[in-house]
Amino acid sequence: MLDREQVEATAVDILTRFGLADLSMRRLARELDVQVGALYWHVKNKQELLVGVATRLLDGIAIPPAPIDRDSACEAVGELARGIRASLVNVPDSAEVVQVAQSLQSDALAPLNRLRTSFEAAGVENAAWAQHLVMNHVLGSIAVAQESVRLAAVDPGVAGSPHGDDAFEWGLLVILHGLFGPTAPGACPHQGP
Amino acid sequence: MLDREQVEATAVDILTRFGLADLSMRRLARELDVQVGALYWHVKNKQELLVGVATRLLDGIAIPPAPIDRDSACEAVGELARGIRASLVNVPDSAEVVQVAQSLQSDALAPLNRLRTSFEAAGVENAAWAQHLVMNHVLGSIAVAQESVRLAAVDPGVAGSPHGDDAFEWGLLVILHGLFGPTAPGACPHQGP
DNA sequence: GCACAGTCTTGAACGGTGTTCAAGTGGTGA
DNA sequence: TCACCACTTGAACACCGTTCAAGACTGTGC
Repeated sequence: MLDREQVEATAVDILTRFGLADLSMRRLARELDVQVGALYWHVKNKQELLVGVATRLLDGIAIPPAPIDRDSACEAVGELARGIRASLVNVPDSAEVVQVAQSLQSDALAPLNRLRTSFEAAGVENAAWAQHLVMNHVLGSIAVAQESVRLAAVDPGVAGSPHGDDAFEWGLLVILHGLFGPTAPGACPHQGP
Repeated sequence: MLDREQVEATAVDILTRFGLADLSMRRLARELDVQVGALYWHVKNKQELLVGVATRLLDGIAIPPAPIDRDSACEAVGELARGIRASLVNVPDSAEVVQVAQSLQSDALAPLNRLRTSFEAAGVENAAWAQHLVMNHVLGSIAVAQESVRLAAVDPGVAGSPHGDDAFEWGLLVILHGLFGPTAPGACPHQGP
């Protein structure tokens, strides 16, 4: 008998092996030896299924201990960001899936909330904004890395960056530096017009 | 007679008024009083059309003068980022469209390249990474802002942020600070494991 | 043992999508 | 007038997400 567990697990499997374009309800049904309609007994629609997929992708992340000061918060944020990235970078189109899930049900993805609470614990004034700032970098850089992989697969002539790992880490440090580094009253950032 | 100019212009119009979900080849053909097949004489496929749409969306941006030092480069980057955002924020799903165009043909979008050359002029060691860092923030925060608008349209009970303008500006300053601010040898950012 | 209720599954359909292509139209130069 | 070229049509192909009446299967109460 079918079961939501199986449906979501198989969806994760298809996504991991073939990417989002191949994750159709029909393909999923075929993989489960079942008719399409059967899926809709266990899942309201495809969007809800993707929320489940995103949740599973982010499931195994080590949640760092609750930070107690600015410094440990900075470390927790970095660790979380690296963990989220590590869980997603090898799954094609995972960034899109997580983005959809995040926008559809922003509270379903635990590690993302932990990111926000870490900022709050550090006394960052705009924790929600900081959460999105970091997540946009994590998801954006994954998308960029995976796109270059796709291009390299089509035309092996162009030498894409190995994993985009360095670009991610560099950007993460820039953001952390901007967030937690010393305030510099005379530095460039002027208020916009 | 039909013409690529018209096709792209009408596509921009549909996107602006109704969003990406309504921008189908059939809908576009209907709007132009033409059969679907006719579109494919002027446009190779939908992806190529979207590149054209993205190019048009980013067409009117004021390109700041070429920076000569670190400080003017920082200002140029900020101005570019604000200009790109301003061109896109009122067009639904424009972030997705630009992301597709960027990944499909990364040299077609002039303002994005100018972002990179500004970093190069400033002596930033990883100009391409910096370009993506800023673009991920610009596009990401637009997507977040538009998603909250969509939610507010469905359920007016939740009070979304007015425009997401503040969140964008705040994040931009954080990034610029991280990029151009004074290096702080003792600050948090540790190298990852 | 039997009928009923609930839990699934089927099979088919609906209206949509991007894309292709032989055939047809219309105008222009020879 | 005829051939050529630029362009358009109309129909089809193979997909997509979603719905739903009709069956199948399972367990419960009588």
